Amino acid sequence: MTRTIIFYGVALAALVLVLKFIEYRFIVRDLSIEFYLGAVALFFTVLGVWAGRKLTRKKIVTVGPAFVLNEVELQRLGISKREHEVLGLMAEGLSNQEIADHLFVSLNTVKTHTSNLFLKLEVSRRTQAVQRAKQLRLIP
Amino acid sequence: MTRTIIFYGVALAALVLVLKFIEYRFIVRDLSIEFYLGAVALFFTVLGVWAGRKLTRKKIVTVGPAFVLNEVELQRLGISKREHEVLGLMAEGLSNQEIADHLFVSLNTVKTHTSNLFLKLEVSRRTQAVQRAKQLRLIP
DNA sequence: CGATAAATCACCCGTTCGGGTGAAGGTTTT
DNA sequence: AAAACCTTCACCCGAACGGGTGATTTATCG
Repeated sequence: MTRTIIFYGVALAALVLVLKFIEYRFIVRDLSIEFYLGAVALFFTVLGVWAGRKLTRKKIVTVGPAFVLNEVELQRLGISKREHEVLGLMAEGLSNQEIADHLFVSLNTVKTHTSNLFLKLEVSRRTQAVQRAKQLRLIP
Repeated sequence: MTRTIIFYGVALAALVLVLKFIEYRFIVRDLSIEFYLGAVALFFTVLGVWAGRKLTRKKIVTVGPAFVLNEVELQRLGISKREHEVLGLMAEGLSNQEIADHLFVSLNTVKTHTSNLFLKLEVSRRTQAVQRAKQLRLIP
């Protein structure tokens, strides 16, 4: 962004120089003021479009992939820390057994957590749970 | 977009009119050509930024959340049309039985499709398949 | 300190999933 | 026409999943 601004400034300065240059030489007398203005208008329109795109693109990019956990929703649904952890691993495509190994707990424990999650998320399948969790921004 | 262009044209015409108006009146003689050009440059820069944003926002919006199917990858993995369809429904969190009902085929058929999908996507669970498909932009 | 919530584990039961094989009918390509 | 591919369906079996109940041990909060 800084570079864009700098470039824009340089372009402006260059234009002023060019104008000054041609103004005190030969061309200026032969051309009408309208032509002059038209050229400047066109140039700055293009420059404006370009600058505008440069300046707004990055905003959009960072707004896109950024993930902020929706703790409000998390609390509203009464999802505990551990359950949220299980939810995350579930979203990675891990099986209950794999989640159990990951968390150093038994398969039954994971099953309990998943069951509770399904209740709280009001779904009946893990794929739906993942889908819903993403939609509620409980997971990236 | 069309409206933007029209508005832009109108703005241009209006500016020309204003210029013409002030040119043949009182102000023009008192102001330097540089001031004139500066004002025009500023105006058209702003106009350019605005127009650029208007014209590109839709593109960006559609480029961001909009989904373009990665047909190259789809073909590379040899995923058929029907399989891709099943993949989509799978990503919605539907069970095999539900997919079968959706497509008016038997559960076994769906199972065959999912099995082939798992082979082609090199995964072993449907959650992983969905994850991978999203990452490869085979589904939204 | 007692109540409450969280985390842990277990068992049962029925359903769903995944993996493998086979096969029939249709379309496309060669 | 033959080969290749897609789609469809079937059956089997073991693993994973979902649903329910019950119990113990830690926090944590009032």
